[in-house]
Amino acid sequence: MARQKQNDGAYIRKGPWTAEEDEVLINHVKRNGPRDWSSIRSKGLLPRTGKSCRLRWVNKLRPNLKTGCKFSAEEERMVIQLQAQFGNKWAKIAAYLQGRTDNDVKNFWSTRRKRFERILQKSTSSNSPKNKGKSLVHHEFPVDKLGMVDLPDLVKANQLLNVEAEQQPMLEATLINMIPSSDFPPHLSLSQLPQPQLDLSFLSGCKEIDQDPIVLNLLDMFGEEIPPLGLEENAQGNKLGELKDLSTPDIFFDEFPPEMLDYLETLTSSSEL
DNA sequence: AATAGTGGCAACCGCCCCTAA
DNA sequence: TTTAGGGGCGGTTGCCACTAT
Repeated sequence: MARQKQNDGAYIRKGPWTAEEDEVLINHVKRNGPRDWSSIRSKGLLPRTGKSCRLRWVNKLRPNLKTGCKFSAEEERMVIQLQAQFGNKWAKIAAYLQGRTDNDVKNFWSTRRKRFERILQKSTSSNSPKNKGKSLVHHEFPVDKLGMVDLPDLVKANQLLNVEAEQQPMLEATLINMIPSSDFPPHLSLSQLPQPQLDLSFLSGCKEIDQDPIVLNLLDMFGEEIPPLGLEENAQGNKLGELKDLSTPDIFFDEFPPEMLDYLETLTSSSEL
């Protein structure tokens, strides 16, 4: 167990919480409500910082938490939709999901993101040696004379990555949905950018996969535009039409349904054989 | 059976905002 | 008006368990 001496000479305890500590914390909340976190240490109840106490309460001890319960498909879909709407505002997203904390949502998203990046890495590095180590995520996207991103060229750019033919449609879909904001010219306003939407119509002409039950199911579920939640902010929390925050390229797989992720993984892993 | 890869999770860190003095 | 402290929040890290090779 890590202990750290503070300037005032008192020790701060870090690391996993014990049942005894939890009990002290619960008693504090019973008496005072979920506030005055820093007083827990100043009164000598626990050698923990106020922040640590608050975090423990919010993430583990608070009533009605769905601790140890995996995200349902419905919850996954909600997170994806809300993340597309709010960006990485985990606390805000968690407020829509009963029994889930911002940490839960953040961890779920982080796992999903890692998985997505691994799939993309596989899909690009499994082909020609010249593409080894190239990632779709960091690819340079074509921009026209006015500095606008050229979407048809964007899709064509995918071909430079020498992806297997049967993977092209899926990867084109991901490409359009994962354009890093840092690749856009700074003067570009949001209204000029392609809005992240899951358009699966291209699948209908693809003979390799248009009979696939998973794809048919996807078309059924996501063929129509996902209804807005009645909020007017975009993924970066800006009002529509305002300049986009270019510092956080986080929207590259917005609205990418879990089923699609599963399906992509099967494609990339089968291409490795 | 051993090892590497991955997912899931808990907890800390650092930044920012708010508020009271 | 300024400033310090508390709290909220997003990012990150590290650990453990499980699974595939």
